[in-house]
Amino acid sequence: MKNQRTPTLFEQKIYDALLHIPKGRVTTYKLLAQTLRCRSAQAIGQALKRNPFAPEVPCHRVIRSDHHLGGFQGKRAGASIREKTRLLEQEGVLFNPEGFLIDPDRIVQI
DNA sequence: CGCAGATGGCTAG
DNA sequence: CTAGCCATCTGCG
Repeated sequence: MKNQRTPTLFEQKIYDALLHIPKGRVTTYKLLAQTLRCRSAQAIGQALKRNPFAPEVPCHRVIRSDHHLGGFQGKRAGASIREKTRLLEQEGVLFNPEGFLIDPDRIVQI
């Protein structure tokens, strides 16, 4: 593990935004992208997948704009997603058995 | 409802 | 410098 490279400006913004998310609140990739002044949510997901700051950065508070969970720990399905939902439930954000957000009001923009 | 294309930045060679 | 990648998004059939 010698990939301790220098975090890019975008990554720092992403992590900073996540830390700005209050407890019990979630954000979407696209929304986060707009906050970062970026038009690609893909870049956001990539940075989170790399997440050199995990688990210092609550990347589990980021979901898709379709109210879907999205992915976690580099996977779009599996036990990782279950854990992600579990963490959000503990914060007050409930999801459907299929992985869909029940309370869209929990989504806030940074 | 399902698929393909677009889109912007990151990593690796 | 070039090419491929991404936990996405949007549009079209």
